[in-house]
Amino acid sequence: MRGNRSDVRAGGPEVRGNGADLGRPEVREAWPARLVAWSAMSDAGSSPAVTTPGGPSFRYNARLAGEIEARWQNRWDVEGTFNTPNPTGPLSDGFDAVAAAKKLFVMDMFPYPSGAGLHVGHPLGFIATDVFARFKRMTGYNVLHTMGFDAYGLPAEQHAVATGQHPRINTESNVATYRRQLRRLGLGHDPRRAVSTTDRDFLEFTQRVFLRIFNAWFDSEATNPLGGLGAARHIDTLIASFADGSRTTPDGRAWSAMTEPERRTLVDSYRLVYSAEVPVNWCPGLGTIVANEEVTADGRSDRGNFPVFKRNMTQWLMRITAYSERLTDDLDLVDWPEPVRLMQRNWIGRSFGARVNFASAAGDIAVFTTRPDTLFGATFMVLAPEHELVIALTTTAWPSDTDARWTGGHATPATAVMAYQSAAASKSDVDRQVEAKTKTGVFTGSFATNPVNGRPVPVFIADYVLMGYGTGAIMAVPSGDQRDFEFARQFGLPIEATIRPPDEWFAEHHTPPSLDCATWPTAYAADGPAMNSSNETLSLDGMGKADAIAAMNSWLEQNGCGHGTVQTKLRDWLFSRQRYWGEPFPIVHDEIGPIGVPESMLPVDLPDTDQFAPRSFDPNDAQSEPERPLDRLTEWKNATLDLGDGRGMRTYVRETNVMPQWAGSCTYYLRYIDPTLVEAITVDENERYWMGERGVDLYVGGVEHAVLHLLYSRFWHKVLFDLGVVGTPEPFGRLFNQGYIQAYAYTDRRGMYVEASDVEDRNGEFFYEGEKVNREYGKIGKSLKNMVSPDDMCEAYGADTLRLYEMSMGPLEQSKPWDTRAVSGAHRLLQRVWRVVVDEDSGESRVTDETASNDDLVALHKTIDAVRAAMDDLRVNTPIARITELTNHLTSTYPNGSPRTLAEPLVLLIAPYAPHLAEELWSRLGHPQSLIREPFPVADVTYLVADTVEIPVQINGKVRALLTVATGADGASLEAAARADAKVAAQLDGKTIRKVIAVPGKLVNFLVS
RNA sequence: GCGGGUGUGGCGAAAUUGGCAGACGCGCCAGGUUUAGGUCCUGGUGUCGAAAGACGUGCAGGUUCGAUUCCUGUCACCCGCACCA
Repeated sequence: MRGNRSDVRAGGPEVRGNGADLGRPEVREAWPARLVAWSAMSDAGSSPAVTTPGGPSFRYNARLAGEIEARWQNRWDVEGTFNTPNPTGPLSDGFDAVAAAKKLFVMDMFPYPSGAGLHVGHPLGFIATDVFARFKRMTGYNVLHTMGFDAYGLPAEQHAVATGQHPRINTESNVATYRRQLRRLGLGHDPRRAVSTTDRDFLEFTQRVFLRIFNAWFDSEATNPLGGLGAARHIDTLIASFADGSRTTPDGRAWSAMTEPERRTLVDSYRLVYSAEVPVNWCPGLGTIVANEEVTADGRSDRGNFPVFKRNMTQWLMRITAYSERLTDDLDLVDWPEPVRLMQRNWIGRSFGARVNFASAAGDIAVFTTRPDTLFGATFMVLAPEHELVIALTTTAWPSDTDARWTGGHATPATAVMAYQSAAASKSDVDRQVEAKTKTGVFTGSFATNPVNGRPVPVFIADYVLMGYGTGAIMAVPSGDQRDFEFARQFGLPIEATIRPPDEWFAEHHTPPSLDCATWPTAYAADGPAMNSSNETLSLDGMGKADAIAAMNSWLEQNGCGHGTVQTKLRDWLFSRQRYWGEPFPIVHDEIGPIGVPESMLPVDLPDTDQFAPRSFDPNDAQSEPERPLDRLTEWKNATLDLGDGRGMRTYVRETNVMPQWAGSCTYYLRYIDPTLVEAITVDENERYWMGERGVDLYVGGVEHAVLHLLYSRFWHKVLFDLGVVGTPEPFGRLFNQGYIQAYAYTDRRGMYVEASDVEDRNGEFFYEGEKVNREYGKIGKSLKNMVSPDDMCEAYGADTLRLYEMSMGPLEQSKPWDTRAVSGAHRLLQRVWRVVVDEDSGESRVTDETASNDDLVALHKTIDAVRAAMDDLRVNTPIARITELTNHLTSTYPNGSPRTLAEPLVLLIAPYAPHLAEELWSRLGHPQSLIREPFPVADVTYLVADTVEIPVQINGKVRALLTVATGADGASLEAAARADAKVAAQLDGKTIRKVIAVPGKLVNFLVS
């Protein structure tokens, strides 16, 4: 059933095709309303507990945990416990109290709120950041930690298409579910900052950042704030430089001599956001084009797994390539996992080489090569089938004596080229990959001139040359490049050596050394002395690779036919999507071209409609054309506006592409800082405070975003940095990739998944309804029927148990299997901690005023020391083992109640992991206020160094005895003590001692024979 | 093919600079509490062996008095990129 329009956007602003909708609405949603809603949603209440309520009345079980957790979550909300003050602005209440503290900005990669809700794998990182944040709060930091929602995107739209319900409704209900589930975990987030990218204020923020980028250009001469060359500048600085003549126009005419359309077109071509006809990935199955990053290795769409076709289309792009150097270099500034930095470096793919021009009848053909030193060996050229010069190079008839292999069986080059081009265009990347083993191509009929030796070289087109990299054309050096080698062999082209391979190379290939490449098994791509590489003014002969490249580059430059250059794999970011559920571009078009909407007229709302479905096509229909849903809304699309540029009310056509889902996540950390801000991106005082010197202090998320979100985000941040909006060169100072939690899944004889929770384990064999089933290991989710939701775990054990279990599973960065059975171990620990403080029968406190023994204090302070040491490195698992040991020590030493001086630190130690339980115990210990900012225990070093130490005594490296000695004992006294030991003496009796190694504090080792 | 990572009990895993391998938990075994099951509590649990002891951190070497840790080679699995000139 489909609701009427007012149902669809209940309470939302009216949207009409006139100027009014661009203005600021009168009333904005106030955040406290959200808070009220949160409190109302608190907990489902009575839930079946797995840990049965049969025991003593005050035993810590699921029921009691549920009560405690609901009570403290409500209290935290009511008291605004996690409200973090900003230095200034509406959220600055209480800042004075923390002004002297250090700041800490902790973030999780915010989730996409999917319809399935959370499973137990999702919150692993969220819990870890919460544990870390809580620990840091207790050590005196002013901690900013919250959680937003990345809520635009394809799945919501696809769900909407499937159900006919507007994506906003679906999205809002998913967000509500996520909020409820996250709240139930006791995450200490500032609820006032818990934004969604689909919020109207957030949309305005995203569009404002977009406009700043749109209204900027990259001045490669400008000095950026780090002192390097190249920076984004406001587009007006470009116009000014044209106007005053300090920058010449491409055709040399004076700015004043150009017409308005010419000026606009010229300026637009410089913007960091521009439209151009480019090869794109067209995905008919999704009905949209997708970014390179969204195409899988086998040439399919990341989402939906549909074939993707290369097409030339006019699209919006962001000039991320302008930043490729800084995006590479500045990876040195951040504390990130090395694999992620490496992946980014490889993705950007900078390589050093030369650009070389080959003259042809159709003009110069530019190529990029990393091996200009092999230019003398270039015996043919290959262009990508889509290369712009192909048509001009294609002759009407084959030159006489054209090799039959070069024609593809066609009568003329024109038909051969056309046939090859259309075949290439209809091939998806999948096909291209499958056929990659054999080289294909056709001759254009033209020759170009090798600039170093003046020899004519035939020009081919072939799909092994990619339009998207370099210039889309290569010089082929078959002796030095395996792909060119294979092509040359296949087409009977000459192969000439310009590098002398070492004899070992021939030996490895079982080939006699020879400089006749006809005998070579493969190309030789490594270093070696150059040969056959000289002309009248240049000789590389005898040089090594590095010298030869340098010599060639300067020769090319002197002779005006090339120069050394840097090439990247990274391409400009394809920024437009032909969909509905995304941020509209704040752009309108007049008869000349695009115009950015003034910031004062933001946001440009997504128009309400029930016609939101994009048109998708037969997934294999490469010839289909994308249709933009917004294009159909002619009333919205044709808008009469006064843009405030002095031209008054005019009719414009709105841009009908929407932004990709990555847009909302690019700068959301700035939104966390100032969630109420509407006129600006940031307020300096707040941004400088929270971002500090190095940006976000800790950013935790999965490694799947290593090159997508994290690269885009760095790019936007750098533009804002150049423009002075933010004060750090990098957004995320420290990145941590948490592992995934996976789970077992079970299939029956037919290979169908069966409900994992109903499978019985009988000594390593698995049975479902009496039948043996097969165990697999994979992602948690509905499709493998192994879904475990955090709600289930909260009901069975309580949130504190779930938190503790997830943190104890192993190192945070490691992937590990979920094991519901093992959760009870965490629950038992919490029960023991509870019993340290509370009598299970009476519910009364059982702590005593007894004095703790020296042994107790040693145990306590060692635990404190270990917990503190591990926490900064996010080694969240080992502190739990230490806390368990301490708890076991207390329960066995004091079965009837522990001394308060031990119980209180224990409660504080476990507080970051099990905050509800800890709050409850803390209050039962007589403290009226929350322990959230209670100082974390500090280890007293006097208890860390014991008076005596137990050391092993080895004989020939085997431990034979243990010795208790004074801590400071030197080597000689260690040896003496060891010899005095009866067991050792017996072992040594009758043997010759050749050597004694005595390491103070470590061991004694007797070497005997 | 190129680049990166990981291999330790039945399972998840510990082990500051090389110095008692297996902390802590799950599971399992035994006992206690309980009307019973479950819960909860106590003890045991790397392998072989009755024991003494021997063996043991993917495999093969090396350095060292001593190696999970350092070096060389190798195997397996996982991840990223992939006709990038």
